[in-house]
Formats: sequence, C-alpha cells, structure tokens
Amino acid sequence: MSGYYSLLQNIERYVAPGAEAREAFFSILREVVVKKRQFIVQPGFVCIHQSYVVQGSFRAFFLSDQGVEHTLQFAVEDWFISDFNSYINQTPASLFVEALENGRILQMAHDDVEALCSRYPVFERYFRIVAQKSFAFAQRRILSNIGKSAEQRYLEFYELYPDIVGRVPQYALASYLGMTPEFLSKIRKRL
Amino acid sequence: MSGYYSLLQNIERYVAPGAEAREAFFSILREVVVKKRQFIVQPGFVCIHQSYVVQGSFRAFFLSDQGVEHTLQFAVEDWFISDFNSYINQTPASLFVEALENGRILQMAHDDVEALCSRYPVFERYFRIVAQKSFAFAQRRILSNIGKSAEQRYLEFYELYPDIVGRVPQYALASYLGMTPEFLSKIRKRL
DNA sequence: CGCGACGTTGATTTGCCTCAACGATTGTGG
DNA sequence: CCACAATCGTTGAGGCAAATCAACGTCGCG
Repeated sequence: MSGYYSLLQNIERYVAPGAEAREAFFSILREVVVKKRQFIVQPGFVCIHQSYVVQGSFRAFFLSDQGVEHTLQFAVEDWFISDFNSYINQTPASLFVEALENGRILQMAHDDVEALCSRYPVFERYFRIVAQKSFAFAQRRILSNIGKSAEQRYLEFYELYPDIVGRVPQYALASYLGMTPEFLSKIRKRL
Repeated sequence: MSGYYSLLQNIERYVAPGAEAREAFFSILREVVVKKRQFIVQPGFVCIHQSYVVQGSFRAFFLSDQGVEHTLQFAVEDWFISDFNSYINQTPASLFVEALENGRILQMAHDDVEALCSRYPVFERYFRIVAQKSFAFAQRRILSNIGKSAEQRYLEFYELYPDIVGRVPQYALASYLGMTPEFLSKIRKRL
C-alpha cells in the first residue's frame, strides 16, 4: 500500500491527476515481491512492464558475446527501471534486469499505460516529463563517458550517488563506470 | 514552407493531429536561416528553443575547462537539436550548438510548446514518444561507449550514419566518438 | 600569395586492461 | 556450529590501446 503512495508523490511533483485518473492508474499497478539475484527482465523476451522501485536496488545490464557485463542503469527507491528500448518498442529485450537486494516493485504493463495515457492526458504529460528528464540524464552521462578519466568518473558518481556506491557490488559499479573491477579497486585505494 | 511539411510528416509518423491542432502548432514555429559556424545556443544563456532541422547539419558540444570539445550530438535534416538539459529545465545552457553548414531550422519556444501540449494532448503524446525514443537512443550510445573499443565505435557509427561521416569535420566526429582526431585518422588509415 | 584551419604521420608516454595469485566474506550442507 | 566452497575484492607484473607532442602536407579563403 505504501508503495502506491510514494509513486503518487512522485507523480504529484510534476502533475496533478484528479481522483478518477488516480484510481485508474492504481488499477493498472501490480505490486511484486522480488528476491535478491532474481531477474525481472531477460534477453529475448519482450519487456512488457515498466517497474517502479518501492524498496530494494536493481541494475540493468548487457551481457556481451564475450561474456562481459555492462551495467546500463541502477535503480533504488523511487526510480523506474526496465529495458526501455524493449519496453518502448515492444521488441525483444537485450538486457537483464536483476535485483541486487530483496525488494518490492510496482509493475505496469505497456498496453495499460498507453491506454491510460490516451484516456487521461495528465499521465501522457507525466510520462513525457519523466522521459525528458531521463534523456537529459543520459546525455550528462554520455558527456562524462567521452570526456573524463576513470578516476574522474568514479569521483563524479560518488559525489552524485554516495548511497548507491555503498549499496551495490563493486564489480557492478565498475561495469557501470566503464572500467574493470581491478582498476576500480586501485582507484579506491589511492583515495 | 517545405520545412513545415517535413516536420508535419515526422509528426504523422506517430500521431494524427486534427486541422485545428496542426494550425496551432504551425503558429508557434519560426523558420530561421543560419550560416555556417553560427551558434544557435551558447553556454550561460537559457536555451528557450528546441530546433527542428529543415536543412543543414549541426552539432551540440561541451567545452571543458581545459579547452577540449566533446560533441554530444549531431543533427541533420529531420532531427531535433538543442541543449535539452537547458531546454527542459529552463536553466542556463552548458553547451554550444553550432551550424556546420549553412542551413534552415524551425524553432519552437519552450513555453509555447508547453501551452500547446496542454491544449492539444496529441502533441503531449508526440513529444513523449520523441523523448522516449531519444532516451532509448542515448542508452544504446552509452552501451557502446562503455563496452567497445575506439575502432568498434567508429565502425558502428559508420554503419549507422554513413552520410554524417562524410559531412562533418573529422575532429568533430572524433570528439563525438570519444577519441582524439589523431587516433581517428589512424583508424581510418588501416581500413 | 600566404595565412589559418584541418588532416596525417611518427615517436614516445601513459592510463587502463589482462592475467594470475592471494585474502576476506558469505552462505550452505553435513 | 563448523568446514568448505563459492563469490567478491585486492594486489602486483606485464602488455597494449589510445593519448600526447611535434612536425609536416594540403586545402580553402581573405
């Protein structure tokens, strides 16, 4: 129940849905309990859901042909996570989304969200704003990828998300920052 | 006039605005002619407009403290360009957006777009879809940044946008791909 | 023509990776 | 509750990809 409330708070930071719209939105949500190491998205399957994190931490990662993992995104409380490329285009996923801790999420199915948006433009607006913010965020990350050294990238991440650094495995953080776990370890030593 | 038509075609790939909505949209557009090397966005100033490219090529880049340029985005015909972070949040820009050729753009002001979206949800939907696609695109780029070698990144870009490779200065492409112009030159030699 | 911007090429250096071995911690079954 | 394996982080030696620095060629343009 509390999960619905925190998602509603998130929504109300940007838009103000009426009682009817709010109820309609709640009705498409499904609360799911996930265990550590559980995958909520897997390559090959179309990613039907977008998930709002009520509790716990997650990561989305790509597994290359050579077996190397590349973490695309972390998500903790009050974030969304999914294979967005798969979700948006309703094509087979290429990412894993894995629970890093036991947790709870609110899932909403693609078609339900689309129907909801058509019926209540206030949600069209909400998801537009979320997508735009996500895009701006991704662009900032691209800048730090192409412009900065491994050490600078780590420091920047530490500055922005000190909580996440302590909460996820170091190899996952290394693969997010685009370096090997060994090298991240060496960076942390000289600090 | 032809610029309006090609933008309309872009819109109609995703949504179908009525005659009234279409007219309202056209009324907030302003066609602007730009000369090569002209800046349409500069750091420090709030980026009021989003620009649709009718003709020409552009790039958005960040200039670091040490004077190094990092290209965040290219845009040719039928693309949007802006400092989206500045545009979305209406905060001062940190990027330059520069014309690489003489060209023409359609500019739309942030507040006009917001008003339009409130009045005609069909545009809310359109810009949501555009933002979602942009985000998915940015995520793919992040993956190739953290996972691939310089040569692989060049080949991937060449595969996806052969036209752009021949159309923009090589130092700009190098700074987009996250390598030095010298190294890009060496990569191209051995191919 | 001559200057400045752009691309090329080579010599050298370095940031980061690879590989391998070794602690520390966690969790699991006996 | 302990023993053992598995997982994760650390450390070091050596190697490679890409950066840096510098010189030179070329083209477009005032």
